[in-house]
Amino acid sequence: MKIELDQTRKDIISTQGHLLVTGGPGSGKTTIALLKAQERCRALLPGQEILFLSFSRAAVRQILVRCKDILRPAERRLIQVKTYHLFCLEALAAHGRLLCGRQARFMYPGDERLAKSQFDGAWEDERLRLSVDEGLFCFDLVAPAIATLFEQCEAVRKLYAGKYPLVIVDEFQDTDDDQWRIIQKFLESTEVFCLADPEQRIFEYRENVDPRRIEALRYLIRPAEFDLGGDNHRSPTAGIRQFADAVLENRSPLPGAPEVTILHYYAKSFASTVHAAALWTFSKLRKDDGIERPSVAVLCRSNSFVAQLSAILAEEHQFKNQTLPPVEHDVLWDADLSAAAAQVVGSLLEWPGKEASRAVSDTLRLIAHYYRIKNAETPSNAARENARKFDEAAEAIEGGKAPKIKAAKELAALAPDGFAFAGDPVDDWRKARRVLQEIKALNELFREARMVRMFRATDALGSSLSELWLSQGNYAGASDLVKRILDRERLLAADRDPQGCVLMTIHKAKGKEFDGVLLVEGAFVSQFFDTNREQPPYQRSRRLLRVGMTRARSRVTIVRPRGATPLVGNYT
DNA sequence: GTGAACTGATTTTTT
DNA sequence: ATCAGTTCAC
Repeated sequence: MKIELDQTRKDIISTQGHLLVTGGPGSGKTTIALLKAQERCRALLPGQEILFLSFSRAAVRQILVRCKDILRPAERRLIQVKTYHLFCLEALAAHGRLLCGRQARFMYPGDERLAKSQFDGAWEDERLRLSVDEGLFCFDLVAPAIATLFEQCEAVRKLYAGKYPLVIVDEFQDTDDDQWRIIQKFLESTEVFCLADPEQRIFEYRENVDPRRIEALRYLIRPAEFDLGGDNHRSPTAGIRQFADAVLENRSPLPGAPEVTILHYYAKSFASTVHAAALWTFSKLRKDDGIERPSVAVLCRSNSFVAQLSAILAEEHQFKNQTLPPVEHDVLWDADLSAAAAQVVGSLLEWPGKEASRAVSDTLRLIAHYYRIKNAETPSNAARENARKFDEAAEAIEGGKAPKIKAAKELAALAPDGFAFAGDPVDDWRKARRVLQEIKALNELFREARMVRMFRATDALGSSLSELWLSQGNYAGASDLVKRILDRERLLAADRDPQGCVLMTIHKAKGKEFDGVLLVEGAFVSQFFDTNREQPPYQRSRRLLRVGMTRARSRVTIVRPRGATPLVGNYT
């Protein structure tokens, strides 16, 4: 691909030494970084490569797609595009012995949650002990370990600097403290190219992400600095970008942009309005923008609201005398709790074929496990007490005694009759799940378990359950199966190309792009402006909204409650 | 251990 | 508006 370069870009490519390139969404930061890499490729010695670090697997995938457009295969082979996490994981696997005297091993987040839920004591201290004493590193201790290695071992640092004469750092404004420690060491010994958009800082609420990171870089090394500014290669009309920037800067009046539509709903018609807006966005993209199979992201601020939106799109609605059919969609969703609740459903599927008291106690143990996971995520007395009570109930059943708690008694009362499953995994799943609905104390698990459909694992789950049934005539092993499938599906979902309709938080959408974006605001939850924690003009919220809107290549639809805080205005 | 009444939140992540 | 956690009387 031949690209015409302006003077700024020519200067970026010819400038030696550390670089800081800033620019908004779609300004071509990735492109110029790859062109720089291409130029630098020519001077590489045998064995040397260029390292391109980004945050998420989704972002890495986008960069690799761009590589294909811009670089020749021989050049692509010389550029390593990785997440920070993978880079650090590999480095620690290679050099962990230097830190802890043995081959490093890793504990992934799912396993860590499990270990934490079972550990009685200060988990923070325990995981440190595990890394030092046993060479077992929890996921977010990997980057700090590499930072320490780079800081304390000059030889290793030099080896890496020699291997990678150019390191490209994506989304520099959101680097956390550990990543910054690593970058600082690279700055000492190799050439570093930082890409940043200060107005895309959306992670500074995290205590290890410093809002002044870019300042720190300027202060530390005075990099040659270039601003790609408002050039927009993504949206030819640039209307979306202008609208988003007006919201960012709270500039009224908002510029009229044909690509941006705002709808307001009455509380009563929330579901049908969202549903209609999604269908309408698709149809506009097809008809007006000529995109045959458009991708649309439905975005909001909170995970719980994502769950609500998914439930809405999965149902039929009436809108202005029309029947809206369900919208097929995918959901990016961290649902450890849902997975734990789904395991309980799986254990109910296992009842036929198990001895009755064993069946009940296994289910009670998994309910206790659900509450331990819950307590590990957000500690509360209620969750801790529930875990204890359900464990006690399981013990009682195992000892042939009556459990104390009502929920366990109700569950045990179902055992003599058991369930008559027929081998249709979807029906049988519903039937087992209904037990959680009918026992009042387990309603919470029912609601969580209902979310598994959102993984789109129903297909994977359904077919695996079917296999179980066909080979054994029952669902023995279902609860373990549920866990395995849900874990796997979650990882796959993050890697999949966005197709059709995808629901996620705005934070998760960062670094991704879609043909259309539907931004949804709730009346009481998931509000656009955080009026509790922020002062007008709600600058952080505005940055987040801009990130959300600029994920769209062609069209943005915004759905807000009537009477919501205006997108721009004087709030005093 | 249960249920009614009360209180407070209602956001955000990487593999 | 709604839900979840805590507190307290039974």
